[in-house]
Amino acid sequence: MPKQTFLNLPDEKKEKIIDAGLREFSDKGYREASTNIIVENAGIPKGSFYQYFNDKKDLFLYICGLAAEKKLIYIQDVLTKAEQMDFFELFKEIYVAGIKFAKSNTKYFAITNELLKDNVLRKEMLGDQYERSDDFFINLLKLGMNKGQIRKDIDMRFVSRLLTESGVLLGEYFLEKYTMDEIDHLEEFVDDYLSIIKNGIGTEE
Amino acid sequence: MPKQTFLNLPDEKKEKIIDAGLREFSDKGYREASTNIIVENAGIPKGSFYQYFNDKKDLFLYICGLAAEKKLIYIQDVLTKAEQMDFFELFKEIYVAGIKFAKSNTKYFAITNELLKDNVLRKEMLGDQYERSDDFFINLLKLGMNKGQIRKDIDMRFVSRLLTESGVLLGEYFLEKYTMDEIDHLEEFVDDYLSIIKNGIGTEE
DNA sequence: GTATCATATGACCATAAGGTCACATGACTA
DNA sequence: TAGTCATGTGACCTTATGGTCATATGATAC
Repeated sequence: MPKQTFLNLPDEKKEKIIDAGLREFSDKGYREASTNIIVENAGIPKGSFYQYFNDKKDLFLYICGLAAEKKLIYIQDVLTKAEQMDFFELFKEIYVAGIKFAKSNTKYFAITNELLKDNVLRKEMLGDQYERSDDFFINLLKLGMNKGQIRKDIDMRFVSRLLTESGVLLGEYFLEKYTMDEIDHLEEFVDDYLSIIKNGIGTEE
Repeated sequence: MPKQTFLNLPDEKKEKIIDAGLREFSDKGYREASTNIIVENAGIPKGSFYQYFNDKKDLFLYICGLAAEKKLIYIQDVLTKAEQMDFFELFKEIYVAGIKFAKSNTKYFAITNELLKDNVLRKEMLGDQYERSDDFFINLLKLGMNKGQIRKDIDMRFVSRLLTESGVLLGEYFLEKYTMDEIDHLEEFVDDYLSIIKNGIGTEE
């Protein structure tokens, strides 16, 4: 948690610091990121940084929190419809929202990805909350099972991780492939992906 | 490439150095790994290290090469049967072999995983060969399509990455779940996974 | 015996890291 | 005006990094 000193700062200054951190962390990853460079880009003295945050990790987690907040905005109204929606429709909207988030917030996306991929880092950062991110998909899967749209013989924990990681992959792949274009292809892109998740890559026999 | 000086070393000394590198790299990852600790654990002077290798990266890539060699041993005779085998049987054997490799060579597994997951590191290490790892699954997929076992409307590049990453996930998950047990559950574990890949998680409608 | 050679060695280098701390500043109180 | 107190500040700290280099060693050749 940032110290009160930071929270009292004028918004503009706060933002400069957040931006500097965001840039450095998304560029180099947490470990390689340099607090010296962050304070330089933020235009504040080193001492001030430690008036605002306990340490490097403190800033990183704060920014991760902002990322989560931002992402939530994209998917929250999808989630409110979760109960009554067709399961794969729901999935689709979540992924679409996720990719839109990634496209509009590439730096936040990069940071959350690092946290998602690096098990050691995640353990260091989140401690006991380590596994929590699984819950999201597990709950969705249960919902889908109740609706009879999801096979009941799957290992939910495993599938949940698979969906998480493949979602990240989907985001990366879309960003690579459609850098220039608009989001015209997004829907069909996600449809293709979901067809694989839903039906597999095998032919009907 | 290690220098000739290294290759001339007695096997025992070579192995001490490799082991020390393996331990450090798998423990902390490439960036956090310390050459000082490596030379200490290897029991050689710092200067000697640089008689043997150009730099830290040189040793890392050398060890990655060893990992590839070791893994190849596990899957090579599966591959020779690739042409005539049922596609999903082939897949199964590859994953089984991969997990056996992971279980018997956890440190090598950790190192190759880092390389697989960290896009920035991979680019730094492999340069132009960057994308090459995709080829493996793409070729398999083509084979499967020719046999009529794989849908022809999938994005092969994407599915190839999905298979790569989910394979890693599979390895990690198995290592976590069945630490104590023997490999009794391995076959059914892989079967469950393949059933998802083949048929998806959706119910038949 | 001496010249040549690859190899061995560890003190040493520049650089940078994350973090601290004594002091400066400036707004508010009395 | 003097005192108080949160905040600002940058020189400085320790520790570690990856990497170098002058010198030592010891085997071989003449």
